[in-house]
Amino acid sequence: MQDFSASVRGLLRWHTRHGRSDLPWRRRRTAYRTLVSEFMAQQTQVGRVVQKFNAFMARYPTVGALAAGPRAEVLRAWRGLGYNARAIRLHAAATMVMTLHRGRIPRDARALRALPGVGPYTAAAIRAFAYDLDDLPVDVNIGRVLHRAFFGLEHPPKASLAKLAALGLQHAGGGYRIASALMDLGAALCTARKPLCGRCPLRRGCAAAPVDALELDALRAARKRPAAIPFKETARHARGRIVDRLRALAPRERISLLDLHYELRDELAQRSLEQMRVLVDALQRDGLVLLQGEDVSLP
DNA sequence: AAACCGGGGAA
DNA sequence: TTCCCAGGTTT
Repeated sequence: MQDFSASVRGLLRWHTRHGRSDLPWRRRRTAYRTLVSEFMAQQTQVGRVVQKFNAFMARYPTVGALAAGPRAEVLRAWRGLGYNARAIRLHAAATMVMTLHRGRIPRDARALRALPGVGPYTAAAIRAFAYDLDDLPVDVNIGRVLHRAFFGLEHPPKASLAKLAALGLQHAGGGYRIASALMDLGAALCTARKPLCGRCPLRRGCAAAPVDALELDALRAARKRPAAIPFKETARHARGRIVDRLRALAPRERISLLDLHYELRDELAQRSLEQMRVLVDALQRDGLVLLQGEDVSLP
């Protein structure tokens, strides 16, 4: 794409009509709300985050309230979102904001990156969305849009995320609006499977348009994929089931490893008690469970 | 660079 | 069933 800046005008026009302006963290935009929404949305589809977000904000309205909340309760509030380590990191980040930054979520990229769970994407997202700085958070959507526009179909990728961010920013200017617009475009039109190039404001000059869905499928199928073992048999699934059982405990209540193993026998795919203990040990190292003697609880 | 970290919804 | 998703951390 040679003339991205000319297309940006059309992109913004499209965004005014079709953007997701109803998202709760866009309706009322604060740094804290941005922080929480970004943690929740890491590898999780936005539509499923919305309800969880509202409940979470009602319970933890400020970064101070979140920092003050017991970790086990934050883990409970995280139920249904998956990637439980994110809840631990969010809580730790809130604590760090209170102790190191007087309760103010930093604008500085380095300070943001120093928070647990904040990488290049989330730091840029907070800077762009919360502070309207000229930074581009390249998520899977924006990465796909820019890659297609400048390089063509994304399989195999021809540019790094950092390079795509630089290309997008070179012509963009204005953090919040351009990032939201590119993101929404990736979610609504420039989708992974069936792009709707006919409606796309960037189609003129796009290196990929019009995308042939069959060609896209063929390219994806050509990718090597790891051997498919049933998800129910993965350690990931078992870990999730263990943490979820512990969520059902009352505060400070514990359950013995023996009872836990018995109750979860159908969810653990024939794992022995000793194999389950290995999983619990790993969960403890990750800060997701607390093992005291033979009794387990949330940390 | 590759592996690991969950779960739900859509195709 | 498989694919996909507002990524980050560890090895």
